[in-house]
Amino acid sequence: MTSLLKRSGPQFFGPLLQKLRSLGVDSDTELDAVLNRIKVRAGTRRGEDIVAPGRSPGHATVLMDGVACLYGRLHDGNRQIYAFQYSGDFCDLHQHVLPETNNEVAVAAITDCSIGIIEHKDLEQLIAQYPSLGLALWRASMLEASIFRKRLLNVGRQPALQRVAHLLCEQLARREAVGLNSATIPLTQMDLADAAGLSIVHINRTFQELRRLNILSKEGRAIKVVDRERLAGLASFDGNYLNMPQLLSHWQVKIESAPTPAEHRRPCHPPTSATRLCSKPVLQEAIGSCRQHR
Amino acid sequence: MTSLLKRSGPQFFGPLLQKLRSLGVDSDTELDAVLNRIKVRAGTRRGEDIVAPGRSPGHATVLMDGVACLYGRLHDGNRQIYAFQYSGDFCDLHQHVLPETNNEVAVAAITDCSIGIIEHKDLEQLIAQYPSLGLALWRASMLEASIFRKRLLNVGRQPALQRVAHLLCEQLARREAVGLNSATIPLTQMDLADAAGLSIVHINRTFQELRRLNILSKEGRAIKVVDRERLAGLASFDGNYLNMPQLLSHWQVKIESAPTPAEHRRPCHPPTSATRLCSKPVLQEAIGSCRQHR
DNA sequence: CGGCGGCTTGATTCGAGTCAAGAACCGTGG
DNA sequence: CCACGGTTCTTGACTCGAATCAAGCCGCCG
Repeated sequence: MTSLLKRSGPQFFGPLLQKLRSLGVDSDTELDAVLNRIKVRAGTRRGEDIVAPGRSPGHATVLMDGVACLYGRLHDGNRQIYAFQYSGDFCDLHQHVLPETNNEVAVAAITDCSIGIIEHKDLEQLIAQYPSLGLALWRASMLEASIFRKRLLNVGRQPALQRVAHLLCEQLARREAVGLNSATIPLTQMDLADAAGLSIVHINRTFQELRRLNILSKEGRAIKVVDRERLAGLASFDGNYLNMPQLLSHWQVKIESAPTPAEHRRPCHPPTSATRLCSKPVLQEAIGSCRQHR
Repeated sequence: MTSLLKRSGPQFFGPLLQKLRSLGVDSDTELDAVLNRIKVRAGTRRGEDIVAPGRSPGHATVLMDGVACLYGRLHDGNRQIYAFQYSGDFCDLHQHVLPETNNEVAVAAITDCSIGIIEHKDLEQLIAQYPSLGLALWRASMLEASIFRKRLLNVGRQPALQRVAHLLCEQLARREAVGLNSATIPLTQMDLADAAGLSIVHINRTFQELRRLNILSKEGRAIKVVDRERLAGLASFDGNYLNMPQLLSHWQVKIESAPTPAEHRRPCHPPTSATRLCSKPVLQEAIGSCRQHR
């Protein structure tokens, strides 16, 4: 079997290669070994499930092209999108590591998708043979987890406008990382609603606001970002959590008005109004931890 | 070095051992090797940070006793708790796997805590030597991730009452899993608020409702669950995502009124009112995917 | 042309947040 | 043993963001 690496250019395997490399798999031997185990599966079209909820079918799934989303449902059918996935992403590592647990998760195609699969036993074998591959996949999982956390922070604590703005920023950044530089994001307002934990109607109104602010394009139904700067500013977007060493420079902290001089303030700042709200004013804790050291 | 496994009974290492075993580390050799690398660190008292936000200090942290929480902050200081942690849990695996990325995450002690640490290089060495340990830790991360997802689903899509109920159920189940069988949960209303993405005031009112329903104890400030059944019912709690094979039987799906006959309904159900809301009615997609297969 | 999916709008309701006090409780120290 | 000070919990009044309900519209695809 000749080197797939050399043979079939970036067309199909490109994104996966890039992803694996960015996760720390650098030897061509390993990359080639992985590619050799990947089988192409029939594509999935927009709207269909790539990974159905329920038991794992014995293989891991890789998104080779297109956009997908990882989602779960409430008992009433209500959907929550946990994260979007792009070319090169593994769709269902959870099922590989904890096969029993995550029956309540599924992956749906948001655009038509190309899918690759790799048998779980092949994967295990590969990991056994190349420990660094195991680490890379662990990293991939962690990266996804850090997306979950970020989303949780935003859904739990941000108003609609910044929540949506952040979501859009994240998508722009991640698309860029896989070479999609168009300012247009191929999501429907419903997708956004399900990801942001908002109703469609309210997403729509939020969009109107974003358009009014000249951040989103005013014409056409597509979601087209015309002012990334302001968008990132609005969302206080810091792409650091996405762990993309590459072309990330300009996605760094762009606070508009907010303070936050150093990263996260440390305890013992100049105490101010010490009212008891949630845990909002860090001051609280700051003061607290100063005093509590007894 | 004699076997710590044999020597220092369950007092200190017990929870960690139990955790590792539940993650699939079964050989005593491996367990012993791990324990031998763990150093005891000064405890942390209620309110202090166990893991400060920012760069990793070169070691991984294990919670040996007490309750902690993994949290992040918005720029305005607003806190979101991502997950609670119990004895035996690793606090900061993220920093081990993706050291650069997750500066925006920290761990705080919710009760006084006992802490163990293990140098990153020791950990790497151990993983290299015992691949199954690497897998176990990967599993641990995934488990945490599945907690994030569940929380995201609830925060994004559930009203306060069930959100809080679910949160409480999760804590009960997880405490049980580490041998804490008391019906009392040592959290403050503020902690709950930060975890549920609600304001303290509203948490308080939700509590009043839960008490009125005779689900929470009426007297005393502590959060004491007097009717787990109803609580779980209210929350439609299914502990499956926690991956606890043990005493989990009674935490299974306990739907009160809701339908959901089989797990997650499959496509092609009897179509009903096909209005376009979010993606609420699964019917939508059901119908969709039936039709879209062209 | 018809029909459906996705986008818009307006009216209305309601859950949850904010503000502002006050009460209960707990650990501490006299 | 009690008084003090600070968290934590409660309550009430009021506001506001977001959901819901209900149409209507637009553009695409068969």
